[in-house]
Amino acid sequence: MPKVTEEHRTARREEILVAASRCVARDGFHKTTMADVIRESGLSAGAVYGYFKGKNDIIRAIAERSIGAVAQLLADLVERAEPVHPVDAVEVFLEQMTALARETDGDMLKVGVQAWAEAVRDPDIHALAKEKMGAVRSVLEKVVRRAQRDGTMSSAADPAAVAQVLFALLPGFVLEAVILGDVTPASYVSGLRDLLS
Amino acid sequence: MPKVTEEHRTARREEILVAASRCVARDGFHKTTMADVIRESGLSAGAVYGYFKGKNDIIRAIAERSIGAVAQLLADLVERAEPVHPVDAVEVFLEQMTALARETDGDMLKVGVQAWAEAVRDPDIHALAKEKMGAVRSVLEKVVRRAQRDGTMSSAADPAAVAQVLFALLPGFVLEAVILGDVTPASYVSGLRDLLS
Amino acid sequence: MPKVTEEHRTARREEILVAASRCVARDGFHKTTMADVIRESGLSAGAVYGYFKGKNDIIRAIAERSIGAVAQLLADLVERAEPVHPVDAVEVFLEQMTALARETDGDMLKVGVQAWAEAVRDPDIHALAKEKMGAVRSVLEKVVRRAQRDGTMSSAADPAAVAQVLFALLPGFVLEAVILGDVTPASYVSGLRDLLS
Amino acid sequence: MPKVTEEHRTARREEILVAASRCVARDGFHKTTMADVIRESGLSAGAVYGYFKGKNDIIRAIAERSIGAVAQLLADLVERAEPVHPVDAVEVFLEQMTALARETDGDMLKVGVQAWAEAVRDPDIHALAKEKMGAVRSVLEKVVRRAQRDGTMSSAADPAAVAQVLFALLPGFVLEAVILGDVTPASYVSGLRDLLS
DNA sequence: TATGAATGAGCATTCATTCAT
DNA sequence: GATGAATGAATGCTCATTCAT
Repeated sequence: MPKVTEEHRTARREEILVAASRCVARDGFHKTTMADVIRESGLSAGAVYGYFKGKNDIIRAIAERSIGAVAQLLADLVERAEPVHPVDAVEVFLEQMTALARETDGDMLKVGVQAWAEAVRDPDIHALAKEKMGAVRSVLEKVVRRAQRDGTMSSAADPAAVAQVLFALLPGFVLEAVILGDVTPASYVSGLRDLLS
Repeated sequence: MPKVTEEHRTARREEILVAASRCVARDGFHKTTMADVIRESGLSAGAVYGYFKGKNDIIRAIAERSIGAVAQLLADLVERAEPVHPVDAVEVFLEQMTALARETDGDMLKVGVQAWAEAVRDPDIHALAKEKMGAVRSVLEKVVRRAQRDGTMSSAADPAAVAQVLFALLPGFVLEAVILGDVTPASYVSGLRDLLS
Repeated sequence: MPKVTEEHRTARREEILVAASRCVARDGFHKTTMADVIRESGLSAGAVYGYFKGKNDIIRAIAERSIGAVAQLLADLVERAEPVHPVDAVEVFLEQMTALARETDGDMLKVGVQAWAEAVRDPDIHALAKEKMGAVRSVLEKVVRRAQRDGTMSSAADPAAVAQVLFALLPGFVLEAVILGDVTPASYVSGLRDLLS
Repeated sequence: MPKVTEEHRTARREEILVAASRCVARDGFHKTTMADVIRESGLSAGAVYGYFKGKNDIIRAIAERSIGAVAQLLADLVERAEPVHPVDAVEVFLEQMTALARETDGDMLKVGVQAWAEAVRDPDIHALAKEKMGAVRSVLEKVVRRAQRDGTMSSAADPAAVAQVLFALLPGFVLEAVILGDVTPASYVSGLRDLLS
């Protein structure tokens, strides 16, 4: 098979990452073997290694996808609308994230938790996570500042500190969803509103 | 063997777990090898296997310690005092957890994140985590109900939903502390208070 | 396909062998991969396999070229002139071999050593090497006999035994040149003459 | 099995090297697989890796043994006696080397040729070979100087150049023995004497 | 005809666990 | 009991070769 388009190549990489993500959601990064990824992707060993330098490369790419997806989601969110209140931002975000999770049978959230664990021990992934999470948090900080200008939040509040809490609500939700399994954006946001009232 | 031996046995198990936890904080559960644990504990392979059935047994025990520590902390907390408001409960809790983390050079938090990841893929650890986290959350729910009785919280609030949010603040803090590294109980609680005001 | 194609085919084979020889000089036969040969030759995998049945075929061809070059050299040598003494034959030969080596950046000698190693373990190459080296040695034996007839060597000498020694001087020189790097035909032949005097 | 003596460890390493040398004599360094070495040594994979860091470590050790053995042989030789003439030194040396080869079913010579090939492509082994061969050659140079003092060799000869030739006789003999198979120290030395007379 | 992506058997190496001493 | 050398299945990865386009 001669000359394959760049698009085809990207599509194949994506296929492999999706297959590998299924494995990671099920078994975690280090209990997923390359044989698992190969089987799940339906390709041969050599083919997979033609698209990725090795297992670490795949782990890196999945962690990036997983952590980056959330950042992308929030960035889009902020572009689109002008939420009245930071809590609304959290709400819309949770709904989007939940929708994204449903598309992947909940795998995305599970992979996310694995990515956090990897970020704790792998310096490169730690740097990546720090950057992406920092970006999300600074977006939330901007939302807070805007709300203060709008008068929907007290101007006495420290935007950075509030953003720390707002940000924490996101991984907190994910963990609760994945481990306890009984949280929904609706219940969660309603609890948040109750708490704030 | 007399009872001294039993105490000795427990102490040795603890030593091994502490050594293994250092490894896990550094490398994660599955990149930590038994050779690492053996080296770090200063014992022989045979000795370690005399105290634990195998690597899984050690992983189980560390995950349990890590997740259980938090539950224990909150249980103690509730026994001792009658916080005026759920946010105070969160505050006291974060301080205690931070103190505990400091004692272990921050390892406890890192191991905690690894334990979450393990809870996602190992049914036994998942069950354990579900139980412990559920217990913590139901304690928070009781705190909410108490606050409602005290009149410090609106009785219109759904205690279960509020507890979901309060609980989420804990792992959210841990993750932010471990990855972003710039949160303290003080900044975090002040942000929370700002948000609620 | 017309005859031009046949010449073209031979030229292409030659190109591939030259490229592969560079690889072999650098990495040896078995650390040279087909990917190396393909890259170095600038052709595609399919093209290379159009000219050679496989890697073994290329190894065979290179070993043959390498061992055969020496044989060819000596054959030419004997045709041309009537050396006064076997030592002169050795001298002229070393000079020619050195010149040939220079043309290929010293690769030819390095490939030669690899070919010896291959002749030790591969029966086909062993047979080839035995034949070629045997031919060279028998040429040297003829040179000795001629010298005896000329009176420049004692007729008491055993031509076969003397040829063994004369022949040994050739690979001995190559090895010294490749490993120790400080021998020249001039120094070597002068040493030989000193020894004989 | 606790505590094993250093001698036992050395003996095991030696066993593995002997087994691996048999493989290398048969298949060369890079066609010898670790599975071959493991099978031939009768140990398990883990055991072999307990004595050597990896395949490269084994290759290194075998190459060193093989090249060093010759150096050792000559060093012993020079200590013992005062040969009348450099040719006698070569003779005694060849006999010793042949005896050593016989002890290993001819493997030692074959491994030697493989080691030369490795010295051409591996910088570490090249350095090792250069050192050992240089040592042997300088011993031969001393023998020449001694012969000049004794009057058995012309003082006009350049000892370094003569040593180059004397040294070359050794690998030359080995290659002829291994490839052509019809040389003996006796025939070879008789040819040398004929040539010199 | 030429291409180069795909194949998959084979390789070096690791590591949880055992058990003879 | 304590030791640590030995085990061997499992793992990540390579590479000679093929064949659809």
